[in-house]
Amino acid sequence: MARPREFDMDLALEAAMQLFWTRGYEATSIEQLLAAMGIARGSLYKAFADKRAVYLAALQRYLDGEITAMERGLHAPGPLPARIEAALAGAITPLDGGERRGCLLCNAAVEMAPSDADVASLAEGGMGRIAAAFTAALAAAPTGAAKAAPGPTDAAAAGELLAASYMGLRVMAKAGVAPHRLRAALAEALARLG
Amino acid sequence: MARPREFDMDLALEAAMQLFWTRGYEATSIEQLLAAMGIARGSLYKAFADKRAVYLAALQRYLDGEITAMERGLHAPGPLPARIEAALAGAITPLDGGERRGCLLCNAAVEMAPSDADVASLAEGGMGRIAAAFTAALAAAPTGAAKAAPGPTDAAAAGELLAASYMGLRVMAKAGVAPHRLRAALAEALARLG
DNA sequence: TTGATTATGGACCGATCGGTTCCCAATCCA
DNA sequence: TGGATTGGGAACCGATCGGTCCATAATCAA
Repeated sequence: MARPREFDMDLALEAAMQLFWTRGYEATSIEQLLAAMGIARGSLYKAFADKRAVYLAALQRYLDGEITAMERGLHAPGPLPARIEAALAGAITPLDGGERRGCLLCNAAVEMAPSDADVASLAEGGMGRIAAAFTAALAAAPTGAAKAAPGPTDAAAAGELLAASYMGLRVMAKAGVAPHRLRAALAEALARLG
Repeated sequence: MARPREFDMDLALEAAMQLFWTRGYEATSIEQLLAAMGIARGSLYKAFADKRAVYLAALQRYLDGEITAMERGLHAPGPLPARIEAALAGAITPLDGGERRGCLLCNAAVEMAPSDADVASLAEGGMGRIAAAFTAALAAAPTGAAKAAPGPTDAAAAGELLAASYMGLRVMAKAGVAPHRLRAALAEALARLG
């Protein structure tokens, strides 16, 4: 270790993540990446092998941040329906701010997963974490209404379905589906819980 | 009209659609497009304004084909649960063939909608059609179990939720989520219908 | 203070990008 | 048959792509 890095890697990676999040992988150029990260070409290629490596690191950061936060919300104390509602609402409330970049995890799955095994692995893992978080919340619920239901409803399957609903809401939101329709779908998902 | 077009526009557009479907917009080059469509540069730019116009036409073709087929399946005679199951299964059975290109509508929503108003408009319309098809099928069901349900479950909201589940399944499938988990989510969605 | 090591920033690279131009071939109408 | 019109194909365009190189600056250990 001789000369220390001048820029804040954490800040730079955060900026890169935000940019990939809004613009996607292919549509983001190195030039834009450098401007957003506030560093020069040489520095970037000293720190990362290539553009793809920056993307991978950004995606990992997303999982560490956003997904972890979602897990925490789902595992927090309080009534189960409220926690599930809050988690699903996370898919559509960003719209209130006018942003429409969706969810970096979904974006990565759609744009990159089929052609990049590493991205696919991260995406699959992220989706698994979301489903598992829903499942754990459902299974830990004291008043398990699902257990009293007629069908062979198990928490794992319900967790997967909630995860799918979450992803679907995010994609629909990105397509520009009217917020009141998204809210209706969210309410319906909650109504079908018990 | 002087010299007639030599290539079959329908066939060429089909090829373009398949290519955009598998590779996305940005990752598809004009060169690849020409090779797939079997035409030369000049011919393409005589028939379309630019790459984006080809994409728009391909997306429109997808809506005319795939979405229409889905609507037909949903409106066909037969027991309602079976029709819903078949529609949702359309999101995950393509995996059996090893393909992982997802759904062009979802892909367009994720990759293009935020930055292209025309794509957003088409995508929003396509999602609306899917939700409406689910809603219509539910509303037309003779034995409306939903009407007997305790909650304020209305067909429109249920249709939106099914549409979201469908999109979510497609995205999860593209991310590489294990088929048995997707099937569990599908079964759960059906179990929650009645 | 010196030498080894690493970060920085910009000049530079070939490749490829989407798109244009132009000439010739083919067809229609008169 | 001949002029007008359109499609076909390839050469060509500037711009931009992701990535490399290199001279310089900054820091470390000795």
